[in-house]
Amino acid sequence: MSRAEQLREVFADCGIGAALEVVGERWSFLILRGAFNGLRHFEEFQTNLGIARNILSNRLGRLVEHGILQRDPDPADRRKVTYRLTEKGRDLLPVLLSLRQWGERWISGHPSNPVLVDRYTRQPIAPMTVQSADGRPLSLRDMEWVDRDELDRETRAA
Amino acid sequence: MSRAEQLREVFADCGIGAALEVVGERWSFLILRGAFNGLRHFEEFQTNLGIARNILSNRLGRLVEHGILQRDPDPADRRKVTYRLTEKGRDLLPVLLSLRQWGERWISGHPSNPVLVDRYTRQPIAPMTVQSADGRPLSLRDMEWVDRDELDRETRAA
DNA sequence: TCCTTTCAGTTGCGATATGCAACCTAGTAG
DNA sequence: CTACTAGGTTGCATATCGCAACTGAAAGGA
Repeated sequence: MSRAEQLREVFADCGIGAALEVVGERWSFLILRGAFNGLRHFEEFQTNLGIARNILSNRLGRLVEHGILQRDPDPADRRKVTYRLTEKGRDLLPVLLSLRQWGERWISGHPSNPVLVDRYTRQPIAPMTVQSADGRPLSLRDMEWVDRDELDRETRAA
Repeated sequence: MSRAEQLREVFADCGIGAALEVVGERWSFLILRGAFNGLRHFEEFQTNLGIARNILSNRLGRLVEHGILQRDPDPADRRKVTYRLTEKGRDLLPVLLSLRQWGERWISGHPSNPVLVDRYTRQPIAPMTVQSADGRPLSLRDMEWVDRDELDRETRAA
């Protein structure tokens, strides 16, 4: 197996690697953040993020290719194009929020604006945490990495 | 406030941008994944990830600079250097897991190996979800972005 | 002691990716 | 008909990346 093939294997077999192939480029997360916050048009992304136009064009194209955004021409004004999140894109919210909360806690040091709240109670959402199958919060001390086949064997043994 | 003004406000200050400055480069997440899985030494990272040595050197240095990894010479073998996660680094686990679960669901299509389990129940951890302050799972329909000052005003009014 | 191997990098160089400004085309507004 | 807008594309300079080769200090073995 060539080195390039090995490398591809690393990316392919790990969910993180697979995800990063699609959303791991420099501006992708910021574009997605924009989309979650209501940006829809090319010029909106460009002026709000300050990203170069060719890069923005490329990134939007990639995100559309990968089914994270969908691209629709505006029937009312045929110059305009609307980019909106698909379900696959919306499902990245936990990633964005985890990253945001970490940045708030460890880098910027204060909560960002705007705040994401429960629409009905008006309470800000909870911090993202790792939980057990039955919903208890877990810290790293409570967890362990186990080989999948090993775990299968344990399960069958029990 | 106009829509354009709202949007500008949205991006003035956000934890995601801050976080990406530190961990947004190409290999950073995969190096952290390795660290969470027990990789500790330069050669381990290099052979396991297939990353170029100069890039690895640069990324490790950056992560150490930002206090995400700590670098300790091994007293028993003075050639060796140990890299381990700090608390700041360990606190990135929700980000890594969200990303991994998304990649498993939408890209690779199957769970990655190894699996992170509750040490005592041997159950795999739950999917990362966005929850309300009192622990109910929330979907995007149940949430709303609110300006912080606006929310303060609401709260005082109530 | 001398020779070999290991570990953690660094260096040189070509290939990619990124950023900037200018330009382009279709469509809209007056 | 002219001006302007939305959404790009093109050319070119710079920055980052990936690979292979090299370095230097520290074991390990005969």
